[in-house]
Amino acid sequence: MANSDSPISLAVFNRISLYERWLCGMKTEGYRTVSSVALADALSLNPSVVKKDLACVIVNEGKPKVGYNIDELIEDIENFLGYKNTKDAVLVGVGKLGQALMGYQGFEKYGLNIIAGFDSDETKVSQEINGKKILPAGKLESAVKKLNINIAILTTPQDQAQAVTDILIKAGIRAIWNFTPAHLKTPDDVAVKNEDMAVSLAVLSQQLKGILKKESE
Amino acid sequence: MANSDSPISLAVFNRISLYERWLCGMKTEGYRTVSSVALADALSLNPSVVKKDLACVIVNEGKPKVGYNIDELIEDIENFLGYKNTKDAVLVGVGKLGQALMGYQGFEKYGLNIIAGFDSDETKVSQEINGKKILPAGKLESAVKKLNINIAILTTPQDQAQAVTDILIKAGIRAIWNFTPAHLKTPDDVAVKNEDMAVSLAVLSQQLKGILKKESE
DNA sequence: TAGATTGTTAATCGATTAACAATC
DNA sequence: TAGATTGTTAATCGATTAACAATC
Repeated sequence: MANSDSPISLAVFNRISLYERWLCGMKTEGYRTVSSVALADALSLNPSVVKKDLACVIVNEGKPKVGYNIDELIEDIENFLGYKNTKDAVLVGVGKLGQALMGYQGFEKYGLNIIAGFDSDETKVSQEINGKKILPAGKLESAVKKLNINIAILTTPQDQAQAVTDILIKAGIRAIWNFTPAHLKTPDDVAVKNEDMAVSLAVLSQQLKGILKKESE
Repeated sequence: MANSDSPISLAVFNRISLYERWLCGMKTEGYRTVSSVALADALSLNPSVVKKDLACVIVNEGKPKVGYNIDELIEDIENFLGYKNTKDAVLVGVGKLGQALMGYQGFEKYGLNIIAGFDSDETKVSQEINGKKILPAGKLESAVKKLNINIAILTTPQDQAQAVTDILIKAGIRAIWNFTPAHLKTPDDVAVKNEDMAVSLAVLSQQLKGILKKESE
């Protein structure tokens, strides 16, 4: 029985994302069902953890002897991960990274719709990237308010990150995807996800040196 | 006493990265020492966990009543995280994201030196970004071998990711920083760090909805 | 039917937290 | 000296793993 209400840990969440990927791969290879053992083997996990994780997300239960229906499982997981309900977002700071993210088609699959980019550089304003307009930074606050945007992607230089964050919070933003190295000060009810290149890089080089325990990912 | 040898968990590692950031901030504000309680308060952690984490990295011990010397602590942490020893890397796939990463000055601070980009698009070849050459994809294997490169940054389209990975492995690469959505098949002795936009995005939107447990980060 | 696999409960393991002696 | 803070040991908590009855 899926207890879909209680909050889950990040570890569970990350594993569920892994399952989705692998299941999509299996689907394209023509498989129709999968067992917890097969899933666990493929991703070097314990079958028990797989069964417990799946119990958090499934509406369509698995069948003893048969396993889980791959189509239904992908459906349930993607619903759970929120790929289905589209979310509007603004992007602030249209440098190289900002441009790359605005041009990334893949976000639509995951339900993210960047409605516009904002930049303080006048020469960039009114250009378009991937069919999305670049607007002057001065219009950020009113646009977020008027369109009731919940999510902001932050790709400004580090020294402007906090100032922009303060504007976003005043405008009522609920979640910030932070690609700058700045440590943002935000109220508790604003979610922040730090996309920290430096930390990721450090993780990689420590794995290389064997200082970090082997994790399943 | 720092037992600097035994492998640490990813959770510890991430927290230590957080400390480094916050300590650098405190340093610029003119502080000289810090206590585990102050550090814990600022990052919403338990003082015990801070003390234990720091025990993994410190050479210069803290002083009772005084706390830790900020300069020494930053020094020890950065050594531990590997910011000091420079690592050469190649970048494969010079699209928008690849260009953004090649142009990102910040990597040098963390000891990553991208020596060149590689791309199969002839029109891009021999251009320069941030003083770094773009070379033809055909030269990737020999360059990695000849220069004895350990780290590769993968920013190709998804459908080329595995093919490039196979070449990199053949060339003797030790670590891959994967920015594509592909799930790479690699031998056990090759470290892979997935920089997964889709997962990060999903984490953010679930935090927004309160499905995810609050974590300290 | 017999055996594989599910969902779930109980046992184990590791990480977090609390407590405390040592000490500046 | 007295009190704050360290480093470390013991207690608690949560997550992972193992075991097993239910069942297709």
